[in-house]
Amino acid sequence: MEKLPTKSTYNLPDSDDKTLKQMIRTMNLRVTDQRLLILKVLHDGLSHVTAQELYEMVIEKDSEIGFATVYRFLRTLTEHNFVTELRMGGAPARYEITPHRHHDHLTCTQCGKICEFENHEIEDLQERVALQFGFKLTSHILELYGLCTDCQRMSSLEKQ
Amino acid sequence: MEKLPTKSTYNLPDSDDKTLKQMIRTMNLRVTDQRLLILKVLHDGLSHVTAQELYEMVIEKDSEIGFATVYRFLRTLTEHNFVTELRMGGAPARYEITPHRHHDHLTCTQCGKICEFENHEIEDLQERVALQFGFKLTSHILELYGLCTDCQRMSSLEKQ
DNA sequence: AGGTAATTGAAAATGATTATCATTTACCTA
DNA sequence: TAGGTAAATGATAATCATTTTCAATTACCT
Repeated sequence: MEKLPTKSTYNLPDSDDKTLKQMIRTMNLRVTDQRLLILKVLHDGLSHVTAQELYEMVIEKDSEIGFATVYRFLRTLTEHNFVTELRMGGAPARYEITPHRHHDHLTCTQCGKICEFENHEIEDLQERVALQFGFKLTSHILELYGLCTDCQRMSSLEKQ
Repeated sequence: MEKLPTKSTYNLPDSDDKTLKQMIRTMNLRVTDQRLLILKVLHDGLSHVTAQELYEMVIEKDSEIGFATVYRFLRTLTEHNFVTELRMGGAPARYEITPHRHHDHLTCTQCGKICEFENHEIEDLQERVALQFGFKLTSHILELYGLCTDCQRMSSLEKQ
């Protein structure tokens, strides 16, 4: 299954230089060309990229940047919750700018298409389950897997 | 955070030799001492083990078994759904014998304690979400993270 | 402008998992 | 029930994502 970065349908924070610099400063980090570029590419390019893919996108704009810098910064961004890390099975992590509204993912196991959704009822039920065990919920992972419309059609054709 | 294997509260399939041999045959595999031992340890030992931990448990009974065999067999078991693989972040995969009843996990991010739960309302809502996107749901990952009662108490003490 | 601690990039290290391959073994058949 | 054969094993090497190291460079505070 080939997984591809997809476009996020959720609103993202602004990506003008001033905002990006602010983001970096908020994390108590120095503003560097590398960090600005990585953020810019993350914002303007497709979402759900792997560190490798992001590195390759960045390289096209400035071939001097090392991948250690990309990995390092992605980790820092994730720790500060500016970026959210998606993990599916043993595959390399995928990243998206943390959108203003929380959402989860529905992935096609055949073609890798990723749909985003939000469902408050599910969120509420999760809180309730945690409470039953005396837990204070801090985060969750909800990933749905299935076959998208197209791939269902294709797999039913194959069988004929 | 130190994650430890925990005891499963859900009913498992029987672990007598005849049943285990049957499981192996069902997968079109040959019955070997190694496979029987791995299954036995998986059944009778603690659940939610990593491949490494399982390997170490197996080694104690038969120091001849190589870890490639353990990894390989775990993968096959997972593919045939006799075993379920849990992934939390980038940590090594953890495995449990697939219990008769489906359940999800609630993990304490401080001490690593794992609680199991099942919630049909959440499952139903997941189906509905998938349907909205035209997907046919095949599986899902739902992992809740938070602080357990004890760790909440501890972290509130620390602050004083 | 200069000092200093943070940042960078190249390369090596790590850690989990998978592949390779020669040797051994399960199990079908005569 | 022995013997042939494909499957399984285990030691080792390979892979792949990610992290660390460290010397050289740079941001930013005086």
